[in-house]
Amino acid sequence: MEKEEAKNRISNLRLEIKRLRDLYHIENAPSVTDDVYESLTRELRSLLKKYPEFTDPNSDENRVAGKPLDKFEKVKHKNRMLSLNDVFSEEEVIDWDKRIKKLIPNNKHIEYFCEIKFDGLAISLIYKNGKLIQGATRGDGFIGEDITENLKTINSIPLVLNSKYGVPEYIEVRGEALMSKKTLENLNKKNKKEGQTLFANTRNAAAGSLRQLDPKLAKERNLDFFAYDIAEIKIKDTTRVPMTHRDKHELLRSLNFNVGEQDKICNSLEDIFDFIKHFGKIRDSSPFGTDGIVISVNDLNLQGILGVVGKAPRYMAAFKYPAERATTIIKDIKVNVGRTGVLTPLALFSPTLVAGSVVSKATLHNMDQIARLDIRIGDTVVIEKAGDVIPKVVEPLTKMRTGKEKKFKMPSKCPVCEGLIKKKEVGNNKSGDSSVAFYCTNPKCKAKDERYLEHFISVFEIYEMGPKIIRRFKDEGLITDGADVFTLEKEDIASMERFGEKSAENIIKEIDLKKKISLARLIWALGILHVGEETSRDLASHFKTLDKIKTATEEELNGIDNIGSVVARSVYEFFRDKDNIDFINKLEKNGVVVLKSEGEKKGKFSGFNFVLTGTLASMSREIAKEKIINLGGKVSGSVSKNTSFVLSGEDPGSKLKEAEKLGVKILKEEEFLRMIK
DNA sequence: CCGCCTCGAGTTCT
DNA sequence: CTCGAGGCGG
Repeated sequence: MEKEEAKNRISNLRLEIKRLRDLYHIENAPSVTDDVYESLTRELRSLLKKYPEFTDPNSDENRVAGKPLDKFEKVKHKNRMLSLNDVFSEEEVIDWDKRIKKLIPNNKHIEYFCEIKFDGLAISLIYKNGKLIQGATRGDGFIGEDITENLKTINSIPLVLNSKYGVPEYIEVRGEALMSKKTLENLNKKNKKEGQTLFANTRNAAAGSLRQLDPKLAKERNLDFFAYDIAEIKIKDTTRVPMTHRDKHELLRSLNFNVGEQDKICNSLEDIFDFIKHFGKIRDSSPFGTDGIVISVNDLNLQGILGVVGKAPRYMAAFKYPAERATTIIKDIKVNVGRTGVLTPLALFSPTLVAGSVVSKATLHNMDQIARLDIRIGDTVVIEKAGDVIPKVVEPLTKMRTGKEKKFKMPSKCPVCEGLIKKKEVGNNKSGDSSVAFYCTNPKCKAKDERYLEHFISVFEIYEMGPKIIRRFKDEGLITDGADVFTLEKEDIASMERFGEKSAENIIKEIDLKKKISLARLIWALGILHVGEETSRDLASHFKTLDKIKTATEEELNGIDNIGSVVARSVYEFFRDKDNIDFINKLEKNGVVVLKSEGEKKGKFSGFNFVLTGTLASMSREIAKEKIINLGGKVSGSVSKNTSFVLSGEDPGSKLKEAEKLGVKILKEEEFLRMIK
């Protein structure tokens, strides 16, 4: 980035960060807004690192995290305050686990202790003979600030320790001082009324509060404290000396400290992942801000063996939940050509981490969508992942514009074949309506051809042939259309580079197996406009043979359930086209056989509509779907009041919520298995 | 003709 | 998953 550009970007970032902070308490999805805020803050920090000359000591980003105020006394920590190494995914947890297992002798089993990581300020408290004598911030880990008086205003910090088991002579307690989400909301409301600066999140608010020089002010802030560790302890009763991390928690609890309620002893990585997932689901509803899970080796002796590297212990790891939203800059908008020739704009951006994976592009669907959101090339945009999978552009941050952004225009020529691009007509087009889609008018467009071939092969379920392989076969001249697939020979494939005997054989075997196909699938594979999986089934069960469909009149087609004038015409015209008829004949000639129709499916699921969500343990969704259809049921994609059952597996999506809302019966996998038995 | 329900088509990353 | 649009009942 040019220096001048960086300067502008920095000032834009500062303005937008301030705006978002002011918006903080109005938004009803604070954790999501928080992610956007963090994302921008991260960018600002990294720019300032690169261009330190633009650092502004008076700017907001230097307000909270800055150096210790001189006003507080510095204290040297007797026991260094460590920080934790972060892990961002299950894979990284696995790596961490492998690393430490190597250091533990005799393959000794390791027990883990998982707890919630609260998002506040790390604090150290020292009690002598049960009396609080000092409370300090972490500072740099060696030297912190003495904020004892402010900490004393926190109700959940005991000033005097009481325990029926006896009070330690000396104890150093570690924990987190924090502010609840509710308290922050009230504080910001009040600050807004008084025209004061608003806090962006609970951590900043807690930090700000403890830095109040006047303890009375700090007291008004209503902070809380959760203890999570004991750095040092001297206790007479030797049976009370903690042997595990969990023992420490219990001891702290018995001394009347707040200790996180949610924790778990884990004996396997699976246990750990379960805990992470479980808390991930309820995280938003937690009254306190949290930023992950702390995983510890439970046994204190093993902790000692593992030790500390740098400023973090080896025996602990902080799992950080991935941000659900992030910001990025749209570098360009590209156009994709689909099977039907429809052009879809695709936003390209620099690789960005969101919801646990790195994303570099997202569909913008169509021109209307671009206009509605007012997305321009060069815009800073908020992205998220719909259903945790598919990247989606949520909105542009219009305040971040520099004036250099460009509006996107649909090209007038196809980017692949240079064919003429037109706005698509809709329905029978008697009224001259046009759809929002643009499409390439060239019937021989290479892109369309290839998309069609991919569709054809995937409907035939020849799994060995994915888009990459199809493309190579085409480039090498092995196939030109879908029918050619069935005359492929093993030697053709094996002679190509990077293809062995074995994989060639697998492909041929698979093709041979899939030559037999049901009528419904064959029709679907033909790729008739408006005729997908469902309509193909309707056509097949009504006509029984391909010949009858071929010769059906438009009126006849129109009379079928779920088929109206638009689809009827599309089907009718498809079979008037000589190329299409030739293609069907070629398929037959090359050995494609239509399986005898099994007739109307009748079973116990007749008349029931199923919707699937989540992952099933015992079978794939494809198989589950097949089973339902074989029993006479229907499977559709979305939940409505007509839905009979929602079959919900592991990690269900939004469809489960929809089902609950509409009062649709929800099936667990076990119930479903019982039903199909 | 309107509004609901479905279907079709396009899409991302590991 | 999401958006657009076809089918169809009210």
